[in-house]
Amino acid sequence: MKKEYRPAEIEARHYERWEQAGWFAPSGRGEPYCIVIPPPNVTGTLHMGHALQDTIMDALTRYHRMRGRNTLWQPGTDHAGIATQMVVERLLEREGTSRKELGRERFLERVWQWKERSGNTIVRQMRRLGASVDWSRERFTMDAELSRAVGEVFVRLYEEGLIYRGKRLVNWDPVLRTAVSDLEVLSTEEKGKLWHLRYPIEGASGAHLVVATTRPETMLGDTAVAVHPEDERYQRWVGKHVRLPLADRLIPVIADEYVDREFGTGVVKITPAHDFNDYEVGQRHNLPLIGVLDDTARLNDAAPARYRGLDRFVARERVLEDLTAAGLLEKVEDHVSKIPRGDRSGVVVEPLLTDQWYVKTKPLAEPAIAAVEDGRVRFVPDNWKNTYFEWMRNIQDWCISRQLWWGHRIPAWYDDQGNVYVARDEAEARAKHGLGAAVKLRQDDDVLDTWFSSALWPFSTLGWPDKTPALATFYPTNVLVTSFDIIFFWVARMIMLGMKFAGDVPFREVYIHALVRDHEGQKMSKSKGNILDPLDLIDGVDLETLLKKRTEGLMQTHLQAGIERVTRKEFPSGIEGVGTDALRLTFASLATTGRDARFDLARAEGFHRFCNKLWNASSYVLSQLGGTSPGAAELGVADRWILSRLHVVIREVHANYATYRLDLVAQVLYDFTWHELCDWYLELTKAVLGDPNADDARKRGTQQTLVTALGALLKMLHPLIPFVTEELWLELCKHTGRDSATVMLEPFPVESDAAHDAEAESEIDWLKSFVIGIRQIRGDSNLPRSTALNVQLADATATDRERVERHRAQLERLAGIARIEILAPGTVVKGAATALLGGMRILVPLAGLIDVASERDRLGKQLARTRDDLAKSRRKLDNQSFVANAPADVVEKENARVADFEQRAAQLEQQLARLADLQ
RNA sequence: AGGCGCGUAGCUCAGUGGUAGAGCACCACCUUGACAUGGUGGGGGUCGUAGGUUCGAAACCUAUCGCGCCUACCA
Repeated sequence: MKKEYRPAEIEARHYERWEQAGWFAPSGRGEPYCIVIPPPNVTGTLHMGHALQDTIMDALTRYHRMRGRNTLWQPGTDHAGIATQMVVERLLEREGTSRKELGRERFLERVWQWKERSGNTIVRQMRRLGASVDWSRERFTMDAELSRAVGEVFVRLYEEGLIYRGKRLVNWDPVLRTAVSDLEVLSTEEKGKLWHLRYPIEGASGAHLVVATTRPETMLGDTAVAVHPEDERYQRWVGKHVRLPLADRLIPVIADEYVDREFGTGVVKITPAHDFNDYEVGQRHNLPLIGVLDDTARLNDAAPARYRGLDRFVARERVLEDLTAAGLLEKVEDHVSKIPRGDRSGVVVEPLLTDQWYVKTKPLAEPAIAAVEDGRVRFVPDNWKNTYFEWMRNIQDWCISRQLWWGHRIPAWYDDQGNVYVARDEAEARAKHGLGAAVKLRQDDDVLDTWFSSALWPFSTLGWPDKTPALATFYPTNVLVTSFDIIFFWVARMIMLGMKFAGDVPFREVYIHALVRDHEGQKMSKSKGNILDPLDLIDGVDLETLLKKRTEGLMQTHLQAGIERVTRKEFPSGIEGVGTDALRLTFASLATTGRDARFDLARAEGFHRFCNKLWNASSYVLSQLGGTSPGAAELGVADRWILSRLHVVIREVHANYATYRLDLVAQVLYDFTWHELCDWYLELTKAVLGDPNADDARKRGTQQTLVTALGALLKMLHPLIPFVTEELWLELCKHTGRDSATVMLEPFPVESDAAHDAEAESEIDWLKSFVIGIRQIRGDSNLPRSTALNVQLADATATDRERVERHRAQLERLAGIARIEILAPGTVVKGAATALLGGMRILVPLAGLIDVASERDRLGKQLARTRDDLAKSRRKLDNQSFVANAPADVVEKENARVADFEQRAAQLEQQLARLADLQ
């Protein structure tokens, strides 16, 4: 194997082989395990959120696959109606043409073309991440089969009365010119004005009512003014009329509880056609609706001629000018209000009265709520179910029609009389309703909300409505891995429609992971200029390219300089690539229970070093496997120790997977690899394997253990860092003659693979303490490693002596000891640096090596600390209620600590005294 | 207006009733044959604050401050 760890070389090598071999497909054996991918937009490129999510799903998939389950990670992409249509429209704009110019059919051809050409970016990028999805089952929401499922669900819901068409106020995006659902409207607090307008009261010359409004232009559509029924200020006007300025219409003064007496003037203008609340009021009072805006939010013909054709904001200015001129603008106040904006276009959304299709959600929500209540679907972390309940228990009907071209066209046809026929296709519509060829039918122009098809994803991808083997095997799926921002958009709707149509919940668990933010906790966004591309973290990127990426195509060009400055400061020489494996390990360590995950490049660099460490450790193991002849093997204490530690690690890894704590999986394996295997075990093997006089059986025992431990470790690490582990595994197999084509199909270690061995653990703990004691003396006294020390042991027990004999070579090697001498009982050593190990004192005679003053200082600090601890423990034990109430084992432990501290303190005092003697 | 989350070392984060931890950064020493992408030792935290429960609280409860998010119709 290569001497240096080079992730780029390794990572290029394995993915294609895995995919070609068909190893990502379900094995067909074992208990099924299935994850469906949250389908990324075909328009998309991989961002940090995908990378985190894909890492989690891939780790789970690989883990369960290695545990022998029949594992499917179902991939695919989403047609993303609005997003995709916008991308292609922008493209056409650059070509000097437009959607309207091309016409529906040719436009759709262009979208498909674009999808075929550019829609593969994200799936290519997923391969770079190592995602072990079954590509042979890749689906797209607009595939014929999935579209069939969409039609089927629509028709069945319609036939049950759960889909209906109606004219109501909807959220209308005047730039995209489509209806959007409540969820697609984001309300943001924005500074604005509150205008106080005078409406003259009819028949009471000079008197007027003053209404307060944030949207003066809508006054042209007012059909009433309202006051609170118990508001004494205005009671006498109720039932009278005011003359609506500019429009010059008489409108009634009505009384309605909706009005808040405290706000503004306590008089509200009512515009039923342009406000959700006013619409309700209008319904209650039988008010007419006067819509004054068209679908681009320009004033229409219902408005006075002077305003027709004006954009709503231009009209606002003119209305205000005209009111001012007429002396009807009483005052203007600053006011902060919530402005609804479309999540795609960013423009202010208008309530507009239009015909739309709706799903009646209450009947679907009830069983979906029950499924989470009784645990058929479990949220992880559990508290997310509260968010889910909150929304589901107040759910509103879902507007599913969109005035777009890209998407699933609504399967409804109209005849010339405006009768509507819903069916799977036109032929069925004719057949069902006995419509002859003479009857002309026209299909509804609208398409469905993208989330409608996404809601079917867990069963449509598996073949529904057909009863396919895949559906029978993998539905319900095991876990949905997603982020909390789409619990309403997607998770809730999948549960509703999955239960309705596939006969069961779509997944047993919903694992909600955090949102990836930058290291300051800021959301990553283009305009903040803090975007990181996962592939740049893998491959590295120079500063110029990074700057270009962050500033190119920026909408707000004034931000450019700031973004450049910050980027230069944070990455003065670009980003050094860390490789896929290190990036994955970083994401795994971000899979905590929190909702924010701050991405810190320093952590990724740390994990890159970890991969390097693993590489070099493996290189050492491989280099040690020769030089013995076949024969029986005998395990030494160190061998038994590392196997015992391995046993604990295996148990913890499984436990942490069970609770989706991939951060802890990563941590446990990191610590074991670095701080047990590398820091101690590999070092301990050197004394055996490097000793020409060592017994061959012992050497074989150590070699065997090296292979066992490294093998198990590579398997356990594989779900997190698939590339480097595969590389190392194949090398290991080459050296050991093992016949294995890949680590990804090896059985995941189970607890019984390694044996717990308390005796070995205690003995190696002793050895470590011995070595660390000497190292501390060496470190605190600044003794170079080249100075070998003579060590004397006082008060050694029989066990201590036995252990010293057994590990003499190890101790000398690890602590840099020249000679170990065991002192006869009662021997007094005058000046020596001291370390304590149980009752034994490890003495390093000073003999000019060590400065007496600094040694006294060192021991003094230790003594002070020990006395502190001792005092604390004694106080505890002096407390009668502690002794009476604490569990026996805790009290017992405390007693042992006191004894230990007392002994230490006495030893330290004695040593200090002897140091004093020396001077 | 409700609901939720977070606050632990300089930074990024684990730790959920029993001796405060990791990575990175910092200081000192060390090129020892897996690894200087390394090794060894060290410094650094009254766990946001105040009460309470408990023999014992970073953890549980209450209040409070700070930051963030999500729902909701105040014109």
